[in-house]
Amino acid sequence: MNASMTDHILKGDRSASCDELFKALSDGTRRALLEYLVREGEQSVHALTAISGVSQPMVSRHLGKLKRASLVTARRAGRETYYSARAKGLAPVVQWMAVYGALWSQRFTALEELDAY
Amino acid sequence: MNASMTDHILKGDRSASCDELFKALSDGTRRALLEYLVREGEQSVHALTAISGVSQPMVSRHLGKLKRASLVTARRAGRETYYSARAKGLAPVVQWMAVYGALWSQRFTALEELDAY
DNA sequence: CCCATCGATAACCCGATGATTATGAACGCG
DNA sequence: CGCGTTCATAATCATCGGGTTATCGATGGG
Repeated sequence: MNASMTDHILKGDRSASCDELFKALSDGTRRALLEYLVREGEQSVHALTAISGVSQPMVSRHLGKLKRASLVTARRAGRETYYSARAKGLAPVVQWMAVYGALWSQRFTALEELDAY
Repeated sequence: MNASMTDHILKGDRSASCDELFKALSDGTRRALLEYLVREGEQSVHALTAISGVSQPMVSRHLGKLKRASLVTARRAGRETYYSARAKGLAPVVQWMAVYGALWSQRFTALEELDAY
């Protein structure tokens, strides 16, 4: 695609991270995993596999994508890997929504405080 | 995927619309088109093709997906079709962010006012 | 030490999707 | 009417992405 189109507002790697984030969030299974991590806290791959309805390798791959999108972090403990949701991961998307949502309607102004990220 | 996993919080077609929305937003070209519509207002397919960097049929198809995701509306005027960004289209995604962002950190609480949608 | 468990990777299948070119349908204008 | 413009659709292709099974490395427990 034409880069000159987006360079006006979304500068540099901001759009890249948005791309990765939106892609990561665009899959239902991945969102479900993320939602579970948010609600229940740190979980092992094994536990996530048990509730995900897909195979363990698939869970690992989904977690890998979430991790590359900075939406989760991994902690190794023995032979288990514990994943947890990363709070600040959504920030670029929230900012994107703030920018375009704000131009759309004025109900997003509260989000602008997220500049600190 | 296993439906029982998401039924706790995201009920019914809410997750379906989130899926369509996130998928629609997960493509850079589509986001760029949407951003342009938000910034510049109603535009014809011709005008959007000129700035998109992809072929006209591709622009039509992207706009079709954005439309099915309720992110744009189309207005026919003679042989031209004018597309514009649809304000409330982002609402389900914003709500999703509000729910999980709220669980994540407390900085999102202001978003809960969006229940009106 | 052996074996079971856990998680990541590989090989593979197949449907979805982004992109193209070609075509067709509707409309405005001279 | 006839022609160019505008947009949507069809046919096609290549790639991406989600899913599986099989496998392998690492780790802990008996």
